[in-house]
Amino acid sequence: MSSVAALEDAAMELFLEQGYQNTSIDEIARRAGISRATFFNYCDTKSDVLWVDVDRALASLETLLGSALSLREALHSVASAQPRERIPLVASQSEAMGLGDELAASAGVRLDRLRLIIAGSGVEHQDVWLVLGAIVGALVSWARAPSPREELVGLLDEQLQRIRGALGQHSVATLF
Amino acid sequence: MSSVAALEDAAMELFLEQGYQNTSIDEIARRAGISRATFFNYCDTKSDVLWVDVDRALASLETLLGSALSLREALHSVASAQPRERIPLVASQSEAMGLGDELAASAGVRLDRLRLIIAGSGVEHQDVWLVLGAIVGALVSWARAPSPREELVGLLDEQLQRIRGALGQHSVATLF
DNA sequence: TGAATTATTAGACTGCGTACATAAATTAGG
DNA sequence: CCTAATTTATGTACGCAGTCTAATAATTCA
Repeated sequence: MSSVAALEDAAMELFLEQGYQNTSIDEIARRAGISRATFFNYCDTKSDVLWVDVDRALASLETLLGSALSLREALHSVASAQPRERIPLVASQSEAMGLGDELAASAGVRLDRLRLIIAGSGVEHQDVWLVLGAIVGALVSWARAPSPREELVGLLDEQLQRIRGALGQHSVATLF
Repeated sequence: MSSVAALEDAAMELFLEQGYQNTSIDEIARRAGISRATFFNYCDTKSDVLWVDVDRALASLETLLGSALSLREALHSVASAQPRERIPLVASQSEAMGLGDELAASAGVRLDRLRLIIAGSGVEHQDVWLVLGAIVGALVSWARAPSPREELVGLLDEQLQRIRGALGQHSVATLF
């Protein structure tokens, strides 16, 4: 098992047992069998351990868009790679971890990263926040849905179709 | 001058002079003529000092919605109260302060607060992120526009009109 | 004026995140 | 197989954010 996965498991266990605030990086590292210093070789901050999967997906998106794919194609590719049955625990167990404002704060970093991705993909300036809202809305409703979930790709398309009429032609060209 | 305004001024000066990361709460408090301990009587966190005006507006929104106004009325009221010529410095000077991820993180907290407001105002579940995107898009484009700005209310109405067709009837009822 | 309430302050403490130096482990080449 | 180079893991010290508690000043009010 890769060390970052071991960190995720150890952290999630502790967060669910004791809460996020009451769990120190020391404890996470100890349970994962590494030192505190090594923790920071895998995660820059304590909250990063919640978002490993999401950050990986965002990195994929950036890579795909860097190789001249359209936003639609890149989204489709990354969305298809997400398993329907196992979603990031931050999406399903966030209340149980007692995250408080750390959830919204660390989510904000990922939201901004996605915003930059959208803005750099050909979506028009005045459409970026709308597209962001549609995509995140789809992601959230997908993550919150009970298993068995439908395919994420379908939900994404559905949400984006709803705002198609509100978008400029360049935006439509990259998204449809 | 209220002490929180003095804190804002002192903090903004220092952030612009030295950057956000290189400015300690001690320095902010000292320049504002208070002690570090007192700083925390006015702001819970260092980044809160960036968002005093925004948090005040959000609190107004919550108050107005608590007194049975529709979301449209509450938004209109709060938006009309924002001066066109003076916007929160976090919106216009964020790059110069070297905020880094702290901007997205602290913005995420406010975004989530606004999301909760929208969700509690009668907007349908599946429309919340879309409405949030439209509203934030309007706010951002308003804040980024050069002076003299048009009225925020107009921009808000304009952005919301664009997604009207995508919303359910309950959402439309609270927003139009 | 004196009491009660509130605002301010000092100081100690936990823990995050950084910096830097050191040591172990892995890989590569001869 | 051994050594050198590189990567990965670790120890330690530090600055600073945010919390807590207790004590002091300032303000309000009877």
